[in-house]
Amino acid sequence: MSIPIAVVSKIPLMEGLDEETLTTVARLMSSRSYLSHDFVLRKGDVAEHLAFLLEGKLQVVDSTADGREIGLHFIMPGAYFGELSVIDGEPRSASVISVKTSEVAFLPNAQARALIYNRPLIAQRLLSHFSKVLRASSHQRTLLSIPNAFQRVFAQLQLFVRVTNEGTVIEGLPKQHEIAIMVNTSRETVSRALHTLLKMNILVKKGSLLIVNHPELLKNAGVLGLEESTAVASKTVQIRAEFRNGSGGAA
Amino acid sequence: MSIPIAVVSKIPLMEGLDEETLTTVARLMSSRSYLSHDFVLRKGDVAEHLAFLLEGKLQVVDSTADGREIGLHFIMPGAYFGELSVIDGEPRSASVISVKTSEVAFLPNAQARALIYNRPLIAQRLLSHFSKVLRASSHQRTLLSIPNAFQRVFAQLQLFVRVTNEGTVIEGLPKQHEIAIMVNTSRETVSRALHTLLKMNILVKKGSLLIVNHPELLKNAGVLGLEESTAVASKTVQIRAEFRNGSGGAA
DNA sequence: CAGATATTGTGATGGTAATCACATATTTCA
DNA sequence: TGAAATATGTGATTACCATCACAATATCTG
Repeated sequence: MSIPIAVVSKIPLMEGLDEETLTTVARLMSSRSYLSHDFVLRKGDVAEHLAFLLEGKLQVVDSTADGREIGLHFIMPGAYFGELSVIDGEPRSASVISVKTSEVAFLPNAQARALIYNRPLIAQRLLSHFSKVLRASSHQRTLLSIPNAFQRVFAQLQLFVRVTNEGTVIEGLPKQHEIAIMVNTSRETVSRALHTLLKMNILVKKGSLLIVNHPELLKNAGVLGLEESTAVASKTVQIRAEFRNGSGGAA
Repeated sequence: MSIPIAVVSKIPLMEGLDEETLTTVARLMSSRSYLSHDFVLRKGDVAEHLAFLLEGKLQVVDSTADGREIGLHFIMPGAYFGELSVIDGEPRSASVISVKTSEVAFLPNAQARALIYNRPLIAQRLLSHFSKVLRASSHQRTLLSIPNAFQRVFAQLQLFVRVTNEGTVIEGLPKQHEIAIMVNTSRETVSRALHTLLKMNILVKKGSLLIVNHPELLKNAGVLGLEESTAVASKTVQIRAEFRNGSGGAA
């Protein structure tokens, strides 16, 4: 039991709570660390806690009767999860797996409910949270309707893209298997799709970082496929070639 | 503007509100009717209202860049929708289409927000609502991961089953196209899948009603496919035959 | 009730991607 | 560091089902 107040006060959901409440909450929370592949929550279990990811990365997964895995979404540090059961008292709706070494904090149900129902601020944050999750979920559903498997992979990659001072990049790209189960395809297909992008120079590896050379091409590839966007691609590749040569290239 | 108080007071979300509030709300609401295929909301529009389905049936849909339709879920009378935009102020995340003649009531954003943020009861109901929606959404995601198209149709049909005094039935079965876009398949495949069930006597038509003769078989068909469940099927069909003959049938 | 419109039924065919079966990297950790 | 365990790359084969193209019913509407 009990985790440092400093840690609790850095959890976004708790932001702005008074010292006293933070102290109480910190005292009631416990934390645990998980290795890659460990289960953090199991679908069907009766819920006892609201959970917070302090460090690492998790994937919410479900699995079919025949043992196939399904990826629902990723959980990044600072986020909370397991809130459905806290609200409706039903068993966990999905499992949560650690995909890298992670640290997770737990707040007992009763205390979590007290926070939600007695603090309008927290309730409001939860409502906003649900709105975001539902929008994301509906976007993901749309993504899954793309009939072409490569395009689904491209569209999913799109969601990992961040614009940093290093440029447009993907950092911490999930494992191929983790991507595969998000977009209803096989690990092999993810492999082949990534290679297509690398061969076309739309993506370039730089250590563990993926540089997105052509953000628009990646975006279009997800929506239009490469057949159509290849026309644009070859044009852009040509432009890049010209750029490399100084300007107003040959031909 | 203005709809009857009697109507407002029958909306589940409003249940238990005091007369005065109900009167105010009723005065501020307006209603409209829609024919089959009409758009009730359009994805991307800026939201002005929270909406309530008074009568009829709606389908929440999205559409891909290439114009393909995607079915997200159905809305039945008494339910509300368009709540995401009310909460986060973002444009509508999906479109809503009327799939039969429907009557929809609208409450302006400001008033809807007031209800949500000033009445803990309403906020709480919204949280429960979101929990349900998210569980359903995750279930639907799992359904979509079934590789076999027939099985996806079976699993979707499962969701339409209701146990009434007429027995286990499906009433108001959606159009094949509406089912198809829910489960990422073609209308033709839905047609063929339904016929398989009819030919196997798992489903039987009775006017506009579908009688589910073998609820377990339907359930298993969604999860296991028919290859596996056929064994069970033939056994059960035999049992039924015996039953018809009185008992302890021939052979 | 007739004509129009919407919905459903059904065969044929071709492309896509799952699956299998390994080879090759890459990472982990003893 | 070196062996074991994970992760990724890649060809070949095959089944599934989207698509096309109509036919046949239902359902609406004047």
